[in-house]
Amino acid sequence: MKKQYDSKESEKKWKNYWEKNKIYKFNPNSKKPIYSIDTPPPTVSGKMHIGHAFSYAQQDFVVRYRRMQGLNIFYPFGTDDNGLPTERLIEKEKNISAQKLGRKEFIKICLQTLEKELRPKYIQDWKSIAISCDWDIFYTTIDKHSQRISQKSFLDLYKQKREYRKRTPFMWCPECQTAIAQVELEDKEKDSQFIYIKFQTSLNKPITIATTRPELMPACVAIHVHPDDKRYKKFIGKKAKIPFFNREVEIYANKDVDPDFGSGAVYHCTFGDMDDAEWIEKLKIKPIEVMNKDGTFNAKAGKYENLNSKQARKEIIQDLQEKNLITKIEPIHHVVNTHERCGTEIEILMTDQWFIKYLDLKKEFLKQGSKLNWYPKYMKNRYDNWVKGLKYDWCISRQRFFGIPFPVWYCNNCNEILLADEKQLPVDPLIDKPKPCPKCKSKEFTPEKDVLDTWATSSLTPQITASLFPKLSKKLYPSTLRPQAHDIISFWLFNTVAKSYLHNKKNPFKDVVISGWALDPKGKKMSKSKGNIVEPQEMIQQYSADALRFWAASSKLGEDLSFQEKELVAAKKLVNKLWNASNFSFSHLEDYKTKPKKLETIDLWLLEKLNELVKECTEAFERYEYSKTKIETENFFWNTFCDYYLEIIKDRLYNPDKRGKQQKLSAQYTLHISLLTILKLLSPITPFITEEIYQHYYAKKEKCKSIHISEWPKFNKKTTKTEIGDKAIEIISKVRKIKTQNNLSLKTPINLTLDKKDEKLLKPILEDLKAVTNAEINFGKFNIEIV
RNA sequence: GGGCCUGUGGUCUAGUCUGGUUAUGACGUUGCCUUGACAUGGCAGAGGUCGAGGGUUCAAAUCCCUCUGGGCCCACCA
Repeated sequence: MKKQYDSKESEKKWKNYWEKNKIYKFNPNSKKPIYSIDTPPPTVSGKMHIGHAFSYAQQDFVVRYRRMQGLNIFYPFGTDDNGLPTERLIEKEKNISAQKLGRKEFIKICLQTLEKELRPKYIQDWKSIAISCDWDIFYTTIDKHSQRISQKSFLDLYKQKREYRKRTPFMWCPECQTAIAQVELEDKEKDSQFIYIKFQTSLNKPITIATTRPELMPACVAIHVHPDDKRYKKFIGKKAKIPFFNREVEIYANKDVDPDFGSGAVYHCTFGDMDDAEWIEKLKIKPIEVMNKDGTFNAKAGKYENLNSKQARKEIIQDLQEKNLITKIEPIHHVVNTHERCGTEIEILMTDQWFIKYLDLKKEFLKQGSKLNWYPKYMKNRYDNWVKGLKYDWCISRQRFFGIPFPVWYCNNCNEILLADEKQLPVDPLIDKPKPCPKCKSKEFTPEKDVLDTWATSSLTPQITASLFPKLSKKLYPSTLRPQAHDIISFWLFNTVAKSYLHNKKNPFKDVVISGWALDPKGKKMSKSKGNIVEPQEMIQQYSADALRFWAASSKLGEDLSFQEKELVAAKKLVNKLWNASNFSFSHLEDYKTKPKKLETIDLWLLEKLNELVKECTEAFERYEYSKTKIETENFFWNTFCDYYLEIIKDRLYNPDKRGKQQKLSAQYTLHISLLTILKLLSPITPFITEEIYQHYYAKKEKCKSIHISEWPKFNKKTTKTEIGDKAIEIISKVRKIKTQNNLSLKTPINLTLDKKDEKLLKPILEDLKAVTNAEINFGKFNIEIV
């Protein structure tokens, strides 16, 4: 072994070795029980960020443990690279506009850029932190296979009458120019103005409304007041005149109105929010649609045509002020709904969209959620919370280019919805053709241009991966494990459970392991704008991938972890310590062959401690609590093993003539076993250094190609308490203290008097004690005398 | 407004579910030790009202209640 461990060289070497020797290969023919992982497909975004490194490392810990338990691991890898996020990334990277380029050309560029530039580079980052996927089982959410599964899902749900297309007011992002779903909303606090506006009425008395969106005046269709509001009772049923627009609207009684908010009178526009849409439907009012898809106003807005909301608001306030129609302007701090991808305030537009009907299934979804094994348990609350708060059916159509197309055409003659044949999939309705209309036999049709919401596909990952092995699909689906971070419980987890229920009436996975977030050193969220981003690639350069993983292992399951560079420093030191301790051990194990007839007392004690450690680590891993394994093993290795045990056995190892050959053999045996065990316990967390050391010595002995497919240490369920080692440590510690207090080297010889009452207990380890403390030992009253 | 998590020496943290001798470890800090794996080391020291208050108990960091700081998710009045 080299004197120094070179992590860069070593990590590269073993990464290649694992790939070449297919260490992580899934074996479809094996009879071993399968452990399958529904790996999160990361959204292709240029570079892996520290949050990825954090959560993928954590799932890899538990997978590596299961692999060593002898399970047949099905650990695929996918990338999520269709839909809005990818479009936005490629528009930015290539400095192009999807709208300007047109669909065909844009899709071509997306596919090419993904294939040749983004994806291959991106995946390397995951390989560099030793994610032990079977990289041969690879999918992307835009590939033909995923398209087929996703379109098949659409057809199935349509046939179940779970999908419908409807022209309806729905949430719309004017920046991305597409409809979005409830889950894509993000709250943003904003300072704005609350404008009080006077409306003339048929009562010849004015009524004052309050609004944050005066620019929607041209779309005002009604005014609402509470039926019991004394101020306004008289107005009910009367008409109000809209300033600038020669129109009158009715004043309605509406129990939804809060008399204490604003002026107590609401002006009702098309559409300020989703409630406006509800009122319109309820009262059968004719909407006035004033907004274009890009968020600007159309001709119905009169002089405000072509302006966007912000510009129109400024102008209309000015105009109203000139006419003296504004009675008050209040500053207001309120919450607006924005699109989580771009931060743009959403609008409500009347458009044709596809929906999955599922609000009627809330109860069933809650039941499905409670059937999952949640780690940690409390994360289920977030799921329940989300399901209970669902208000709208799932809008799955997006008015974008790069995504999975709907397998749908519309008959030009009779408007019938024409579905693709399942055998035809995947189809692109813009290129492929349907069979003649079954109703009217027409061959004229219009293709659906919209694409599916990216979550409509990524919610099928268990089915996508399981169907790659058709013969095994029943064993692979449901998956054993769904690992993911808590921020996408409402997105990915819920959608997957929902789809799996809709299709198969069962859960898509059994265990759910939720990881937290990587935060900056102060515990704040990392973001580019704050400039507190930590680049995992740089940390790997500086400290090694093992060190980065070691840091990731310090988080308790489900909890956020602030990034601490000192953890990486500590990890690097641990790696170094492992190297040196192994170096020392192997130099004394060259002539080691078999177990001795009898083990020394202190060796028995260490092995018992080791047994306890294995028990604890195994039980912790069974509960997915990798951090406990990390802490316990690190402490045992550094403290018990290195600081005490190695010092105790040195004399036996170096001086067999004096101490006896059997005594040396006992130490060798214990050393052999305990180091191997430590390496194995740590191997899921730091796979590179443990492999490097294993290959130096143990691989041949165990006739195993890699520590990562070697057997996880077994333990005796019965642990027997032996106090002898703890007593030894106590004595050694006292001796060291005296020597240190006297500024002496620990080698300094002493006369040690031990308590008479301990004589019987300590007799078996007397020689070891003598050697490690460099003492002459007597019994009497405890005393340390420097010679 | 609803739900959930969280507050331990200067910093990060174990322990909390299953209450029990001087509260774990790391970083930092102080002093010493160049000892035959390792100075990226070893040994020892200083440093803690376990967020605050109340309760249960022989006994509380741990269980219960109230308050308070931090965080996350959800809802929201135009």
